[in-house]
Parts: sequence; C-alpha cells; structure tokens
Amino acid sequence: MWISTRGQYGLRALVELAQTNTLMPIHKIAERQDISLHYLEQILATMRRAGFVQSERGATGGYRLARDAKKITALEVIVALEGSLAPVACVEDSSQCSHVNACGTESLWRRVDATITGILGSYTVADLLEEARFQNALKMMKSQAPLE
Amino acid sequence: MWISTRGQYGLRALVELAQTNTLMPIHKIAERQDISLHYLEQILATMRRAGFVQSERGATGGYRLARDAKKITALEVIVALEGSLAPVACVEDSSQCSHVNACGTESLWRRVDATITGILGSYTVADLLEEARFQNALKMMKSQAPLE
DNA sequence: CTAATATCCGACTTAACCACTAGGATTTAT
DNA sequence: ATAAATCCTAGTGGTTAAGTCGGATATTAG
Repeated sequence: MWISTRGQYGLRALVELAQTNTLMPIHKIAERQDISLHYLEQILATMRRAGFVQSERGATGGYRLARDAKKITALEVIVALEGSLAPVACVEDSSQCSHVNACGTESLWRRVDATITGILGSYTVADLLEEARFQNALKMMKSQAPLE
Repeated sequence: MWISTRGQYGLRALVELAQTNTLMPIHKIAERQDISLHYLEQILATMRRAGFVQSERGATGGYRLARDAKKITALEVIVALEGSLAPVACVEDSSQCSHVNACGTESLWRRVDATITGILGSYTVADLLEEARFQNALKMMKSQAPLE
C-alpha cells in the first residue's frame, strides 16, 4: 500500500463534497466516510491551500469545492497530499542516479511512472462521484430483490 | 518513491548476474552496482530462498542465476522482495474496506494495480540486461565522438 | 594445517514517516 | 453570551527503511 490514507481520505472527501454545492461541515464528511475528524481537518486544510476547496468559518460554516468537480483530477489531489508518485528516486530526480554504468531498469520505472500519471490524470472527481452513485445504485437493487 | 531500495538493488543484482553464467561473489556485484555489501547479502539471501539465484560457499564461491534470465520477470522479483504492490489496502484485501457506501475510488485503484502488474510482468531480467547494454553502448559512442 | 575468502545468520540502530490525538485560538450565527 | 464551526501547532506511539555489526560456517589455496 503506497498511497497513504491522506490521499485516499482526501479523494473521498472531495467526492462527498461534489454531491452538493452547499457548505458541508467537516464532521458530516467525517462521519459519512468514517474518518477521524481531526485528521480530516488537516487534510482539508491542505486541500484548501492547494485550491481544491473553499471554507467558511463560524457557526454555519463548512467546506465546498472551489471549482467544478470535472476540473479536479485524482492526480492533482494525490500529488498535493502525498507528493511525488514516482516509483523510484531517479525518476523524479535523475541526479539521484550516481551510477556510472546504466543499470537497465530506468526505462521500466519511467514507463510505470508515466502510466500511473496517465491513469490518475484521466479521472476527475466528477468521474468518481458518478462511479460511487452507480455502485450504490447496484447495492440498492441487490438488497431490494429477495425474489429468486 | 514507493519501490524501496531492496527491490531496486535486487533487480540490478540480477541484471549483473545475467551477464555471465559463472559464479560471481557478492562484493563484485556490490562494487559494480555501488551497493552496501552487507545489505546486498540480505537481498541475495531472500532471492535465493525465492529461487531466483543459486549460491556456492567457500573461497571460490558466489552467486549465479538459478534459471534463464528470460524466465524471471521484474514482477516476481519485486513482489518477492517487497510484498504486495497494491496502491491501497482494499485492493489487496477487500475485507479491509469496512465501508457501507461505495466510495467511488475502488475501480480507479484496481485499474492502477492491474496496469502496474501488467507492466512489471512483461519485463524479464533478460530485457533489462539488453537495455543496460544498449544504454552503455550509447554512452560509449557519445564519449568517443568529440568530432562535430 | 592454516589462512584467506566466501556465504550465511541474527541482532541492532538511526531516522523518518504514518495515522492519528490533544488542546486551544479564532470566527460567525443565533 | 453561547454554541458551532474552522484554524493552528504540538505531541505520540507504532512501524518501516536502509543499513551496520559481529560472528558462524564452508571451501579452497598454499
């Protein structure tokens, strides 16, 4: 498991926020997604500074998406919360490779990196919300169908 | 960087061993690949137990590949040295996901996992050796050509 | 027989990171 | 004024990464 809970929770929180455009307080997201409130607070703070969400303080405060869910990719979010996704150090910084002879593995790692970046860059928060709704609809149908 | 040095060093050591079918002592691999000898020792021990290499003890001892370099994939090696490559816990063990509602992200992570597995499974040690030789040949040509 | 050179094995270490938890300061609506 | 919310800084306990250290065992060369 090389994506930490910060990235996972962050993405899931954005999916939750994408369901509405009204303000949602942290505790609501936390309980719906079963995440520690204080921990989620820190994650949302990072995502606010990164420009994914906006907040309003005070009694009726909370969070909302700062821009359209279609304009936020999973890649941006994960990178903002976790830093580089490079599988090995020399991919993110080629000066790391102090090697005189070529080791033969660099192109493999570069391909892994590029592929992951491509996949994560192709998923938006809107896509994830759609997927969540689809999966929940499936679950409803199954639990509602004791005929057979 | 989510592939640790154990996996990287292990792969590179196998590429080194693939260059010859004679016994090669650890210290030679360690110095050619610039890896701590004692650390590499542990990595080779793991790879011996996993069946990638054979060893002979004593004064003229050393290591060799236990089977054809074309029959060892990068995936096997990395998994043997690092364990699961799953990006998130629920991908390697779906009981980890205690969530009542679908979070919408699972299919994304499954796709990432499957893609990585596919890429690493398609590279053999023989492929990596070929790549290393090609890169070294390129380097030679560049350093030998001050004409321009 | 004795070094010298190897592999083999287990324990230890140091630093960093993860996933929180704790406690309070500040802002705003009622 | 009070309650409800965000904001901010620190601390904590457990785990892992990347080695290091010291010695046991096996084999060969002289």
